Amino acid sequence: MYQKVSTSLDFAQREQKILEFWKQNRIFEKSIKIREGGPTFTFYDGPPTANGKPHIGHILTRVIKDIIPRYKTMKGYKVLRKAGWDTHGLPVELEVEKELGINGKPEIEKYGIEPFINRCKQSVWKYKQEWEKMSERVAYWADMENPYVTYYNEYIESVWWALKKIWEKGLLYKGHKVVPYCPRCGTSLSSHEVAQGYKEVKDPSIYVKFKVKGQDNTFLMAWTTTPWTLPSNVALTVNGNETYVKVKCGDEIYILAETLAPTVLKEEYEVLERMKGADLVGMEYEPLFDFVKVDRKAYYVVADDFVMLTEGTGIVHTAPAFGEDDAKVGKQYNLPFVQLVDSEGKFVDAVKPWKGMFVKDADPEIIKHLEQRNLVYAVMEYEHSYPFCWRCDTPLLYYARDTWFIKMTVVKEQLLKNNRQINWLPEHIRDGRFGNFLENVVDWGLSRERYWGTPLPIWECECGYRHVVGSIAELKEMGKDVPDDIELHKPYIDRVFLKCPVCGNDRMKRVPEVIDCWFDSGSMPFAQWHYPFENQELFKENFPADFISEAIDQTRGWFYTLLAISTLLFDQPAYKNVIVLGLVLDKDGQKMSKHKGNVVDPWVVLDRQGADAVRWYFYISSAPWLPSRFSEEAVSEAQRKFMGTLWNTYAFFVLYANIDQFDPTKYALEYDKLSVMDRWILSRLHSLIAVVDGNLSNYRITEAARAIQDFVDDLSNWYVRRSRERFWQKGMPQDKINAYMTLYTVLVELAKLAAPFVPFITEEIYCNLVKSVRSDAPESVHLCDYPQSDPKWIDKELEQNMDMVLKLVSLGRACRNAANVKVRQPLKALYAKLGSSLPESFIELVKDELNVKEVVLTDDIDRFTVVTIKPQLKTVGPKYGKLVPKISEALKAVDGKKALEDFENGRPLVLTVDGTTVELTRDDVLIETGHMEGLVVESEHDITVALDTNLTPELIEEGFVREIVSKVQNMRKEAGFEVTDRIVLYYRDNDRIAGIIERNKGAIAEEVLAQEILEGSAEGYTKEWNINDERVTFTVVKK
RNA sequence: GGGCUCAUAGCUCAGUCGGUUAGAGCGCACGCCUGAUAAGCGUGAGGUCGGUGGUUCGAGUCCACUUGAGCCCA
Repeated sequence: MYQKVSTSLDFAQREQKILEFWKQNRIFEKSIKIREGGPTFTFYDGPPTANGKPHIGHILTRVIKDIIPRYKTMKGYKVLRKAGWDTHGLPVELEVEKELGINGKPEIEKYGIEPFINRCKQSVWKYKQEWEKMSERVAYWADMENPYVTYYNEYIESVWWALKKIWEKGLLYKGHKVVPYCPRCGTSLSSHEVAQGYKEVKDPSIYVKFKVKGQDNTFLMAWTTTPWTLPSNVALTVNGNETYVKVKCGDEIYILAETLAPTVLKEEYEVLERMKGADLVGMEYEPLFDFVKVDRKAYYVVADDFVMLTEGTGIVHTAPAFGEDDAKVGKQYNLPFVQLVDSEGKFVDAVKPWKGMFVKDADPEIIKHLEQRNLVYAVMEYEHSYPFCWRCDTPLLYYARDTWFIKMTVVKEQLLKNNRQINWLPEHIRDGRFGNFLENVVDWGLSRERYWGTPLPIWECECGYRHVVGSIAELKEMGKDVPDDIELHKPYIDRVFLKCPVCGNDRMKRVPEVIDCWFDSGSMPFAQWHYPFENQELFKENFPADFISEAIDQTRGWFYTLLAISTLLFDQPAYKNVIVLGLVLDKDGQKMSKHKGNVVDPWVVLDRQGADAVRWYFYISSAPWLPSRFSEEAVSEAQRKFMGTLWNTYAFFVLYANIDQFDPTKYALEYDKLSVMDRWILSRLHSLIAVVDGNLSNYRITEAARAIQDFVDDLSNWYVRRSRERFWQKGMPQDKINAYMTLYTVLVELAKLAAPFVPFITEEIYCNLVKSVRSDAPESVHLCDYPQSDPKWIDKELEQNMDMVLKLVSLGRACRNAANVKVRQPLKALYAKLGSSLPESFIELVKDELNVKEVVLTDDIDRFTVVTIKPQLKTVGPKYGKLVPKISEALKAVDGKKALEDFENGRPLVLTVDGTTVELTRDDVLIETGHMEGLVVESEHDITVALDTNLTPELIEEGFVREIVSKVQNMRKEAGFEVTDRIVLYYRDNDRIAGIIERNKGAIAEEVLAQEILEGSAEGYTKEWNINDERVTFTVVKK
């Protein structure tokens, strides 16, 4: 029949076999194939970079990504899942530089670009296997055999197509961008690199006096920590909303922010005038230097909100070539662009006194020079953190470089509009972090002065004409001698010269830059299919994505670039639903990092607890967008709690089904024949299916997982526990069939329901329970249809009644605990007040579970309770407002039982509180019952139970019988007998026990499968017991 | 410095529309059960719901401020 099920909790080992099964039978491929013709559900896989090892956070990403497509597949959708690799970019170059032991652009050029990019190409795959192994192990199902790779020609060609489209819309332009720049390495640095190199340093900071034109002895006071940018000054910026003052200080008059004047000015001063920053705008001043002649209006006051009054003077020296804020204001006011520093960080010739000098070294000279001209108010040291090149320790310069931009500012409204169509989980990202980012969108600095990336397909002619190439065909058409197998990378592509369609010159040259690799990954919706050159239908069918998911750090990364590019090209979002994942922290809530040594190796848990356990942990622990604290213990707990329980239940079924050779195909579930327990668990099952399905379809994974876990707990610890005896009945009566069929049905449906969450354990359960008896069933649980909730099976009233049973049982146990009477001792009666009725069949359950002879439902609570009356705040609150606390107080003095009687007879309760007459009806009060003396009473909300603990000789004897049976059963187990073995039982050394056994021989013999029960002893398993203070010796002998 | 998020039992987390006694799991203590057994169940102790102020008859829940933590950006 079924394969024997080991009760061992070594799931990891069993998972290996399932992996093998999937691989050999190509289950993943089949899961897509069988949905051919079904509706399309599109998932985009954000490409990981394969030149770093996967860590535990990536497992979270993978398991969240995996569950939704699995679910949708079982719901009948065709879900293509192309894996991808992000392969371009600076990190790859840096990795190769490290391998080669070289440093910086000049050394790369010396090494040779061609061999260099070849090394890059290899380096990208360094951890590919590691990634594939991890993905496979956690059952991340994606097409890894035909992944998209961002460095392949086809991919790049699609990216070129996109860039050309953007160019044709007039949205691609060349401008300046202020970037952190290392003058020694000759390269700009990414923000990530900059963040690595901050150091606390002391820089000179000076208050500089800018002489106001046409006003004697009047100066605008500005503050700067980079004196070397002063020669490039073109304006001063104030905050238009702040208050500024003109003050007299000695012989001179200064203008600065009012609140900062006391800190800046050392001497006494007199305020001459007060004005808003806005009033200063347009005021002209004399430039500090005359190294350049500007071609536009300059040297006047402008205003912008970035100016803050936390330090300095409220007047900011502005040099558009050397600061992002400066550049922004420069653009806004059309200020001239003065750049007096060359690419090595040295002053250009025009700056005669300091030409050729490294700018930072020139700082003291500049200060001295200005001091001599009496243009410095004060010099100080300023301690701050300043970025240095992480490679060579040179201070970085914020420095404007030629950069190609995409005019994102032009499409801002579309971005916002498209963003509103996206369902963000959690919701706040949409208007919060992401929405804010879009509100402040800036043009996309697209170009990188590097080597390993998609080449920017712009060719320039000496005549000034620029051409953007959008395909390989176009390249071949316009270029001469383009090799047939041209690789779209530096340096090959730079050898291609185009013929200029304007002037006929055939030396059009490509610009040297490559593009931001984020543009690559944002292009994946079409580039993964080599659209529009191939797969036009496929693309249209799979755009936009229904679902994507990545970690929160992708807000400005992939989430943005996908939306940006799809907005530019198609004016719609690239994805409809997105789950934003939180960070995975260590168990103390610390970020995992190499130097802290707290990085969890995914393989430790995958090998020990297994993939299902890790998956379940991530689903159940908390909402995926909250940062989660990961620890091995937490995974073990998830494993024990959920998988252990499910597995035990399944093992229980198989154990008995095998004994009985139970074949579910020979029977049917017939509702009319089922017991209350069966109907209940089936109702619970169908309610559960509705909850899980509803939650998953709304991407509420945690809620769905928690519902499943609760169900499994109910199944094991109530349904199975209560039903155990039904499986031990002789033969195959209807009640046993019902029990088998019910548990079988529940387990099979549960396996399907949980399959997207824990694909291994559910596969194993499914295969053993279904495939072994039905040869025509789908060969894998993952090829099944997702269960559907059938309202026919749902009986809410039944579920409520069972909830009541569970509450009564829990209260009854509490009573027993309080009275210190164990469950094996039968008791006479339990009195219960429910406030509602409970059908007899449910009462039977309570009786049996609590081992009491009768359960008496009674509203006649007088017998064992006191009644207190409290106000129903919902109704009394609005009516009497502030009087409520006093009404509560007054009600304490009311005789509850009498009030109840009055309510019965339709009389309201009338009180006088603070001189006001308060009239309360039955609906205005809550009636609670308190303890009574004599019986053991427990209550919870409006349910009260009282347990009668008085014992009669009959009850005591019955308790002894149960004890004896229990001890003998224990001995059978300890002696290693099979469940079905027959025995002979011997007893000796206790007359009282002997009497009890003699009087109850039949019942005991039946329970413990004894052929005979004899006084005395024999060769066999013998043990002495203390039963309720009676010493007795038993021997069991197998027959 | 700006933006966003979070803060509830020793730990990990629920907490619906503002409503009466704020829940669960783990851990701890005590007990129970035992033909699922290297499991399972129950009970108990454990809470200033980060703090202050406000709105309200009533605030864990709404508002303002504040403290701390995390993330993103500068």
